[in-house]
Amino acid sequence: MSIQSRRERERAERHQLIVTAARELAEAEGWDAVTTRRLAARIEYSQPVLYSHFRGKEAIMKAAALEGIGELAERLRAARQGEPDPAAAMRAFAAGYVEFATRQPALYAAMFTLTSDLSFGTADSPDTLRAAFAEFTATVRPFARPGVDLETLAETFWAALHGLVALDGSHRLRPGRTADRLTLLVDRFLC
Amino acid sequence: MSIQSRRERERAERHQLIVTAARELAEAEGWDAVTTRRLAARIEYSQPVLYSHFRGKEAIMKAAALEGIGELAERLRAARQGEPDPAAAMRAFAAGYVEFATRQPALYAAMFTLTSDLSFGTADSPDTLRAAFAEFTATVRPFARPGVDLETLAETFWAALHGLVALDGSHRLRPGRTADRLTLLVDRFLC
DNA sequence: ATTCTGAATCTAGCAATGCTAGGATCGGGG
DNA sequence: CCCCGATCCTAGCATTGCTAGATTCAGAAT
Repeated sequence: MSIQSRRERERAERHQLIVTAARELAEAEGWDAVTTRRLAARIEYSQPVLYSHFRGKEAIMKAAALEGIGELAERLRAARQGEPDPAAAMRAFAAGYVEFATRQPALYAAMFTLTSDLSFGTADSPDTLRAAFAEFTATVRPFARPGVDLETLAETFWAALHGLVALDGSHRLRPGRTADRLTLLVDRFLC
Repeated sequence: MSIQSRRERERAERHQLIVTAARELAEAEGWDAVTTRRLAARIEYSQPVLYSHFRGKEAIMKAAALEGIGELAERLRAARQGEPDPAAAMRAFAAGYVEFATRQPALYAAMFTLTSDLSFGTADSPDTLRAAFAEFTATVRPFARPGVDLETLAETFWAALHGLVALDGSHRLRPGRTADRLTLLVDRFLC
């Protein structure tokens, strides 16, 4: 009992160690630099150990992405609940989203541009993803109009934010105007 | 003279052949399937020939992306000019954008999610990119309000469209509601 | 205390990738 | 008819993700 539980605990710790190391390495040098060899060296184990925890590199990225979505949801909830006024809440919400993505671009990429499955608002999603999407619907609800589906509005708002983050992060928009674009976008969803 | 020009012509044809083959292969099986070996086999040349035309695989993708941006610009211009009313033009424009991305997802990915450089509205862009971005500013101009920068508005509109396309294309939004989201988004930029 | 057992871990290797060096080949010019 | 230079291919490199087999080591049983 005791010995087996210790092993399970060590295993869980190493699982987390892998994900954390992958995130750090990706944030420092990009996901291309996260090779299984470098990752194994970083956690001071041999390569095959990774495969006793994850099916492969993609699974590691997916685990990191899921972790990131959980953290994003918490961040968004704090931003939303920090402002009593719905409009102010939405502004804080959007700013929080952009800041999260800007501060951890590699993690954000794993969450929404590199990983292919890992949905968000679909029905068969894990709880973490559902909860994250719920932050969007909650933020957007005060501005829903009759005849418009609430989830459709939330999806659209999310997509618009994601577009800003994605294009800005790949330097496709003029630098230094991120805030302008964000306020412009949010205003469009407020009116 | 004649002989050299023939060689240059053949070279240009092969250049185009490579890009076309890459696009076809990518559209059929994704960019991961576009290996230099398969691509070389497809154009019935050996691998190193690719490197006498392009610096590497990334350069080939970039060439395909640039070609795609040119085609997108033409598509957008047609959609925009096909409708005299500014609002209708914007709707057609947005629908054209989404349709282009949906019909050629791999090409779109090369244009705006995989390739990292290749900007669009920045000052030092090639003419093709500038022209494409100009389609956005032209479409959005009738709805610009005093105090809002026109290019900022265009960038934001583009980003929002891109977000819809990107998330929808990776199955992160509920299927079958693409049109709803699009009209909702465009309405926000019309009012 | 010693041997057995099974899990945990590593070494070594595979096929596939992007890319390159070197030689072969082939056509045009002398 | 021969040479020369551009063109093209064969062969190979290092690196990638991933896996099979051997090895080691901790705990159990005698």
